[in-house]
Amino acid sequence: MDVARRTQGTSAGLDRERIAAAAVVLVDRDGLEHFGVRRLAEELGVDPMSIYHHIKGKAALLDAMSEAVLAEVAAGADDTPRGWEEITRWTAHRYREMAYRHPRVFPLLATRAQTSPVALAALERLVTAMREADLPDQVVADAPLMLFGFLNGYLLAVLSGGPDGVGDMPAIDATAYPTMATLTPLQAGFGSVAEFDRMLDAVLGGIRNRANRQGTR
Amino acid sequence: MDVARRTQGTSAGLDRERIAAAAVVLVDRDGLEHFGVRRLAEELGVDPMSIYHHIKGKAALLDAMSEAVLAEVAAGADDTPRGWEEITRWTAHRYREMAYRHPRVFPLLATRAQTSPVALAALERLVTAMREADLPDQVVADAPLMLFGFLNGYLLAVLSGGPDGVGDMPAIDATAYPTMATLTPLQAGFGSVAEFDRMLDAVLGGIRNRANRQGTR
DNA sequence: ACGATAAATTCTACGGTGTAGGTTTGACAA
DNA sequence: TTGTCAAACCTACACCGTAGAATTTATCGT
Repeated sequence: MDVARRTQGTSAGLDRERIAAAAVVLVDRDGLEHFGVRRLAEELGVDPMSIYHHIKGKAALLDAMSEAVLAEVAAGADDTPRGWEEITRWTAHRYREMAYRHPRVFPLLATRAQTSPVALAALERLVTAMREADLPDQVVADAPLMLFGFLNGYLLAVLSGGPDGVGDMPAIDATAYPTMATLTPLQAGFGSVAEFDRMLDAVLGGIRNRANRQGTR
Repeated sequence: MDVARRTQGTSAGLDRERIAAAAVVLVDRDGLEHFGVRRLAEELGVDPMSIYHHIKGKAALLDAMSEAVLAEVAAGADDTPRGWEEITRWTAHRYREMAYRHPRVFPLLATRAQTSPVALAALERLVTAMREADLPDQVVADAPLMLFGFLNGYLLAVLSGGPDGVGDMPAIDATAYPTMATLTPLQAGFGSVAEFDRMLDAVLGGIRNRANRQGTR
């Protein structure tokens, strides 16, 4: 009758990192809506309340997960490029790949304000590169919100279909929306890298133009 | 002892619309995390399970709320402009105002795929206007995802601070992130219309440029 | 070697949730 | 009058987040 259970007092080797990592695995597998402290505790072979000694509550747990996946973006970054546009492209692509790796965790990133050191460090790298390229200050100041605004919204839309990875573009009624129906062939690569690059180019172009129009600083 | 309660069988005048509207009011007041079928039922003076006769489950309830607030965007649209850029600007601003009116409902819009007739009709208007202006098909096909990608991500970021309306930009550690600290004065109007217009201009500029570069159709 | 202290884990319990399944009521057509 | 049906209610269940206390072990000054 006695199920195998840990004795009190002994360490179970829990810490913020291990817990967050396990939570990410679990959400990747079962989805955010089935995620809960109890399920996570079972996965860790531990009592639910043990988690609360390392993380204050469910909200903090979600923050820890965000931080964990966000850390993947800059992990092992030895090939970081130099120019502001290259850095931005590189960051955007790494960010996208992370989102595709954790499509069910990603909504957390887009929904919750990111103020962790990992997030801020990435932004700092970005804006210093832009500043060194003598982009006007206002353009630089706007860039992070604009870039990650687009990235979050776009990736959210592209990933919010199937349970894993990209969902198909929802089929459209050709008689009710004729113009949109005409365009569907051109949206074939919904969620593809090509599509992503096209839109990223447009956003970067928008930034570049504003910079040129306003002169240098 | 007997609290005032409805007798079974009599109509309570419930329907999808009334329920959704009440739900929006309730979320606007108390926030998404305190929202629940029971609270909603109490607000409506009705048994929780009554709601399920009109709406299949909580997920469908959230969809109904999204639809309700989305409908506000095009409501009473007698001043809709003509050119594609004007239509796009107009739509973006109306969308923004809706988001500020319902900051706690808005995350639903950004998170859940929008396939309701209201959403599709708005997109149809947008793409037909672009097509009539002879923008290249690929550009037109990309525009909705790009525009609403940006709008959703940006508004999500700007609204995810305080419980109502715009939250302040989180303060930054000047010694750890010197460049970002330098720029904070320029981010004073965080969430302002001016800021929104700057970024919207950049996105539209990106689209316009792609169109010019690729010629007409 | 020993007792005090602190830390990590577990146990118990409470109020809340979404919703499946069954029951009651009234309206209306035949 | 009777039969049918939709709308609303009632009951019950499994699950959730977490407050608070109990329990065990490790650590450290003496």
